[in-house]
Amino acid sequence: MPELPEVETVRRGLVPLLEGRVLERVEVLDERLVRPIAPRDAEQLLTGRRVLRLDRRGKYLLLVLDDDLVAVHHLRMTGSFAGPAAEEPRHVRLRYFVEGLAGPVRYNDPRRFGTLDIGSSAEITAYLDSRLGPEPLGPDWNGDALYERLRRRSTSLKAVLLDQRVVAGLGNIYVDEACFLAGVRPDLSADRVSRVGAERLVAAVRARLQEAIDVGGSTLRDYRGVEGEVGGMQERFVAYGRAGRPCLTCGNTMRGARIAGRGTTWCATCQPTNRARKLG
DNA sequence: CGCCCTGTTGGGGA
DNA sequence: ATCCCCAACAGGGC
Repeated sequence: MPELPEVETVRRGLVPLLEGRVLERVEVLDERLVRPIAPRDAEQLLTGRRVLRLDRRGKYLLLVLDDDLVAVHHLRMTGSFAGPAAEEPRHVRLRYFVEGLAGPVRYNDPRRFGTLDIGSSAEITAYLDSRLGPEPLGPDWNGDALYERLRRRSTSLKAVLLDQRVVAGLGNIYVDEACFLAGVRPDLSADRVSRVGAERLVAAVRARLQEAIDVGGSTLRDYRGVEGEVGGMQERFVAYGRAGRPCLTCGNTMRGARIAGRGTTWCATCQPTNRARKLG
């Protein structure tokens, strides 16, 4: 379930478990998890290394290890971590046996879309920089930056916001949420979003991501945090998953359609154009 | 019970 | 540049 706020929630949950500690043993249970390295080689590479710190870049989770080594997890659709105190998940793909902990930290992933890349800090930096644009909550991203990107694209606004090279960390949920908050239709051609619209979108993305981080992310279905906790964001969605239900602002029925290949929800009344939205 | 559809992501091919 | 399909599994509707 990991978009940026969920990955950030996982990162924070892992800090007390991993940061500063030595990986005494690592078990890779899924042959295809670590790419393009053989599972046994990955285990050997990681064993005995100390976790200096946990970082996040977009939706990627970084274990910065000693000896200039970085392990990068991407949770894709269904990856999650379970701490020693959490119940044993049904689809454990990797176990970190960590110095001083009662049990292993387990990586779980039913669909097996998640990935783990291991490399030097220079290799990982190059890998991430080639795929990711600025951090949405960082200083490098603003209305002008987004506007300049949008005006050169003929596809939908939604497709552009989902492009990780434009801004790193947005997924299907928060794009719909931000478009609703900004009052801009997600199916609008990107090059028709105004400068003001771009400004509003940046503010909406920031507000929505920060709110989700503050309440511990959204936990869809039976996903839980590292210690089994439930995030509070799922009950705060104003657009995502609300197709066919009344708009929380105006009461009209929310539209649902397939945009950029993804299920998309918006309110035709509150998101009519890229112009300022009337407040209710 | 089976079949069909959907899905929080990203990569590759057309 | 853009779009479609795929990876592999769970859950819901019929």
